[in-house]
Amino acid sequence: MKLSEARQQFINSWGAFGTQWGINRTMAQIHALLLVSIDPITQDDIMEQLSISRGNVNMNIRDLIGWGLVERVILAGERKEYFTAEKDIWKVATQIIKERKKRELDPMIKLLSQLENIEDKKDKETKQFTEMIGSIKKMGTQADRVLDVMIKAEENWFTGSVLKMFK
Amino acid sequence: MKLSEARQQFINSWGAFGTQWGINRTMAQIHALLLVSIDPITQDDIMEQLSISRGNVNMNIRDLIGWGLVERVILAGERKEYFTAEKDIWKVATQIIKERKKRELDPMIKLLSQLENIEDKKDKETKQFTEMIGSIKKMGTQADRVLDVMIKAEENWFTGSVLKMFK
DNA sequence: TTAATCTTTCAATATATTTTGAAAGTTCAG
DNA sequence: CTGAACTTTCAAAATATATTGAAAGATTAA
Repeated sequence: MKLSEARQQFINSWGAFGTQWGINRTMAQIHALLLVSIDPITQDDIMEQLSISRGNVNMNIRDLIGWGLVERVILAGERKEYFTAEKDIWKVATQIIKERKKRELDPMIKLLSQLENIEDKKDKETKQFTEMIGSIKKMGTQADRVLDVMIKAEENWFTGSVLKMFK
Repeated sequence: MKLSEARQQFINSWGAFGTQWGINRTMAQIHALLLVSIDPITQDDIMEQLSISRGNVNMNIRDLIGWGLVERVILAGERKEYFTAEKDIWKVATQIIKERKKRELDPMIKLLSQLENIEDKKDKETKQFTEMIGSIKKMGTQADRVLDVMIKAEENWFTGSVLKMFK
């Protein structure tokens, strides 16, 4: 396989993979392109390489910056803005976990807490409902804690010694 | 808050939550409804409670069965099929992890392995590309292993003692 | 075997999401 | 200032995804 071919396949597949996880295909493709671009690139580079419009690049780049995965870079003596992605894949994963936790897990736990406050707790059906909500909430808070620790542990996450502890 | 209100809010929110994770809103809602329905229910019950068509219920139920989260139940002396969801939330989580791993992580690792086979490995750009692919693949395989262990460990996943080992 | 009951399928339709591109906004060199 | 270079916005268009419902298929009681 040739490099150009492999690059293209990586970008396409990363996009397809992203959609399965609720991530906009183009956003994932831009991220992939930036991951395999050693030097910073411009909006025009991205437009050209992915055959997408200026507006599309602009919006998705903004989102990626919001996710903390991409940075604006100003090159001395250049008028245009350049962009570059965090290349340390462990930091990338940590950042994604951190953001999804904040945007999705935390609000879900908050909601579940509200749903536990139901009138007439002695009622059998109410009790069963509250138990289900409680167990989902417990799972959520436990996951929340584990993820917090993972975020702090950074690159040491998945090393052998940690892995053994699960067994 | 009243039980009926809380139930409805749970179902709606679970649907919204699902879409963020690449899961069809209706499928997530049906799952939520089944989670809070102690006894098995029929297609007609689901149609009525969620105000959706027969075909929609049928397809999404089939998917949920494919995910191993819902089961068909035949009640003695009844013509209709009933459905029920796994209620142990830890088993639910395990099952979802298992399926997503199989459907998404495993194929991604396979793809990355293919992308590592590039001609002219001495070329500087090729080397940088291969390094990036390699590090993503490594992250994937490590995650794969951890998830395998988690799946086996079942309910003991997140207990305090395991958590400490991360620190 | 029949026909009533229940389930599945899938083309058409509806809905939701993404993308475009031109206009408006911003920045800055001269 | 001015206007060229660049960035951002957002309504309209395109695309992708989900839903409907009627017809076909399957099952079973009588």
